[in-house]
Amino acid sequence: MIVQLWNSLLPFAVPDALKPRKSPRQARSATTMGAIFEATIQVLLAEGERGLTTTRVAERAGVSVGTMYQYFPHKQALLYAVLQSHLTHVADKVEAACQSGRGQATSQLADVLVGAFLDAKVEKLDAAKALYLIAEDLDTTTLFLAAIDRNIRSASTLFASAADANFEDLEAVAATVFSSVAGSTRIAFGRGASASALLDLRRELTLMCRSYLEVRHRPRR
Amino acid sequence: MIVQLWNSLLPFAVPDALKPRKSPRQARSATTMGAIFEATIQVLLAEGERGLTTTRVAERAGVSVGTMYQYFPHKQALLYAVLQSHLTHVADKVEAACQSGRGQATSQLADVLVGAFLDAKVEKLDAAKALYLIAEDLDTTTLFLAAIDRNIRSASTLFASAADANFEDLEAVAATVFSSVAGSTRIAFGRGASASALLDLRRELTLMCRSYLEVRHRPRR
DNA sequence: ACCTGAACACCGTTCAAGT
DNA sequence: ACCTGAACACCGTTCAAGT
Repeated sequence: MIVQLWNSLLPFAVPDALKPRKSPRQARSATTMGAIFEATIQVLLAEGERGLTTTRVAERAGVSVGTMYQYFPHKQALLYAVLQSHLTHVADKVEAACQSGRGQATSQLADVLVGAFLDAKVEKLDAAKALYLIAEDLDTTTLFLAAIDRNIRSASTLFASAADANFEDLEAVAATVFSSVAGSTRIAFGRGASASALLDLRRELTLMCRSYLEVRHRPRR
Repeated sequence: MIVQLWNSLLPFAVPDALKPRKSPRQARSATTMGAIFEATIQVLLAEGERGLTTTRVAERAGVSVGTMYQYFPHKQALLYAVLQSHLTHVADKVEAACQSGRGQATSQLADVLVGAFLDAKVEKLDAAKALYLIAEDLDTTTLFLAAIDRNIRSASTLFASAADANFEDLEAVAATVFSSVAGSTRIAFGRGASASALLDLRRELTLMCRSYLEVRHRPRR
């Protein structure tokens, strides 16, 4: 049944190389694993990704490095498991919300979806913040954000110049549009960014941004 | 004037620790730096982030490790500079498009913006693909994508059940919505994800998704 | 049977020696 | 003046020895 508990963290296909070395068979093992998970999050928040060494995690969890390597074949597998646990939590909440929201009017669908996703993130905010450090190097993130900010400023100027409308909260509108564009592009690159995928992306993003801008603008008198 | 060339890659504020150690003063230096940039991209594409070692980049660029360290104080600064060069290229194109698109009708704004951004990415596709490897670990990305796919499936089911409409291309609509939601959330976490920022995000994302769903659906007869 | 931690391989970074 | 690459520190990972 503790094996059960572990398996509930594994709803996605896990590459063999990243599988945990053994499932916990004794209650003590499960406790140890919990301690390792918690230690990983705490070390990440305190020291950043670069300070996340196997020795430090083991020390904070109160076990030896060797013991950690009995559960996880390498550091990557540990990070993978911790990240997976969080993503699964969020996906569970989204799934549940989508099920209980069935049959609602189209105008309500966005609320159901966006709400469930963000609620789940906020509910485990510590984990969410720590885990984003796994994927995003801090220096690199700074650079990305600076680039996005610059793009948002470009977009603001463009929106301010619209022939037929003005926007109430220009910065916010530009930020929303550009975050979506840049964010989903990044995901598309995660998928390999084939030429046709990029074309699809462009068509749908354009539609989405256009409809949003039309809702958000005030026609000029 | 070659200093000029280098500075054109630096439109963002660069943390001191990440500054290149010296600007190239001789033509040969600029060539060497170009070779290092190109070598970095090629090694990244061929070996992945984990295979990107200073020795390998130096070897491929035809210089010694020591020489590389004359230009960049550490590996991170090299990655930073290469990434910056690409992001600057994209932001330049977006800025130009936003300027030349001034005064157009609101319905055209999304095309200008999305088009310029994606065109710039495609124009330097090799660099774009290589550089996303800097920020995104491949194993981790797989996990994120699996989670997003699961969320997209949840959303598809929800959308299919809408009381008042049906959707032509359910999967694509769900994918667009969820990529935007997950992508811009990730960016928000990059900014620190304060409580109020998350509230703003939710409000605007909801609006954006709702307007998109309304454009994309066919009312039931 | 399970845990420990010194030992090993490898990578980022330096700096004495070479030209 | 500038380049080289052996040498050093440190981290991930292993495995002989201990309980």
